[in-house]
Amino acid sequence: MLAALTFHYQHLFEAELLDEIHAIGIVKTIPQGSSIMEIGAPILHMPLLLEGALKILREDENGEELLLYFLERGDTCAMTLSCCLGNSISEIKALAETDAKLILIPIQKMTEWMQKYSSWQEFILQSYQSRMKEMLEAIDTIAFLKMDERLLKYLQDKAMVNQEEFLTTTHQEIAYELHTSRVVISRLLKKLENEHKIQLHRNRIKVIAL
DNA sequence: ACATTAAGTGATT
DNA sequence: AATCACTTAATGT
Repeated sequence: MLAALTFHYQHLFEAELLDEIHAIGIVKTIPQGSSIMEIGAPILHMPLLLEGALKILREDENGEELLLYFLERGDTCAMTLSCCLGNSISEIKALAETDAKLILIPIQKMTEWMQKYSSWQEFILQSYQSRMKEMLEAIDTIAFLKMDERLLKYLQDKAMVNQEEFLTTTHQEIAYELHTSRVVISRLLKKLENEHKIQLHRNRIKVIAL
């Protein structure tokens, strides 16, 4: 595990900090599809993503989802960052998009390391900035893009984080994540297929327009 | 062969 | 873009 940690983070953190992370962090392997964080759950740890991808979702009172963005290797969660500045309850839901490997760091260490290591402070601030940017992008997508454009972007993002042109999913699942109905997704997918941007199969979509 | 689940489609709002 | 109602296709038992 130290190898993976060093490999992905050595250019960011000084050696002593890596040692501390190694000593304190808990490595966790998450199978695809399982939940990492639920809305309302207290945040006790800060995750550093070593391998795989997570998807971050918002949920309404009826349990209906809306995908915000994907996280990849080297990313951390903005929610955890903001929780240190006050409330410690999660406002979002995180699921493993692929099998993933995380290092969990107790949140007390976050503030401690902020003062101790400049590389940590830098990392936190930069993470915050890039999450904020991603959040704005998500808002733009939802507010300004039509459903067909949103769908294509979704397929491309999903293909990217999975590093796989074949997506194994159903129209119903996509509809759920984009917060629309299955019929709409089926129609738009059909349209994209006619435009030769994708190929449709049962439980499987090939993304051509990467 | 039958049941179940995924996907396609016309019509209506 | 959503919903209904229905059809067709694929897959599991």
